Amino acid sequence: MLVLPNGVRHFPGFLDSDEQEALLADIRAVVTAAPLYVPTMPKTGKPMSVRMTNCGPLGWVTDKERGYRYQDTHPEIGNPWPPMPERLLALWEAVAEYPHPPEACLVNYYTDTAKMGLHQDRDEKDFAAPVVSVSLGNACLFRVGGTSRSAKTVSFRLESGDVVVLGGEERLCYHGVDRIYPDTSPLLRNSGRINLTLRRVNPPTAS
DNA sequence: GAGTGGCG
DNA sequence: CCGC
Repeated sequence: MLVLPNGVRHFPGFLDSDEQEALLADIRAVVTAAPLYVPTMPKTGKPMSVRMTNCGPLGWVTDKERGYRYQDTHPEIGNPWPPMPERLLALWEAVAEYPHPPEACLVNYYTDTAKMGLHQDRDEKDFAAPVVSVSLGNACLFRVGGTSRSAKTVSFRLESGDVVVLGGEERLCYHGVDRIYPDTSPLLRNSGRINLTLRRVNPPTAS
């Protein structure tokens, strides 16, 4: 495990190729049940370059009219999100250092030209839980800054099977994807990248 | 309550 | 690629 200058934890090669294939099979089943859709920006309706879906009890969605939010159904087909695959719950348990399961797994599909601007994950009510990110398929150039937009950023390459954890002081760090490196992983037949983002949305209820 | 885009 |  590597700790970057800004404190973000990076686990290179956390998943071996068999584990990546097994996880990809789980995600293919998720996408069959809950198709990828084109998210749009609040107010402007401008489409984002990534395609999205979710699994787990809650999913992160955005559209022109209602903006960024979590909801328990797919915005286009209206069905509940498919369940969180067991191996993602196990991955969370292995790296999150947090005693409650994630409620949402956002599936982002990047074509080789897709990007994600610098942003914070701040639509959750529980910032005590970390954000856990899993990379599959082509490599990307990932940028992480501090908790203000103007803080200096560091960039590094994420490969298929890598896991990144934003937790503790780094939970609200700005981050984004500047570039996909085409033809750098055979996992998706060299076509694009999948990022899985596991998040806790609500604080655990006392029980 | 806007915003994870876009440009030099 | 990174700062604005």
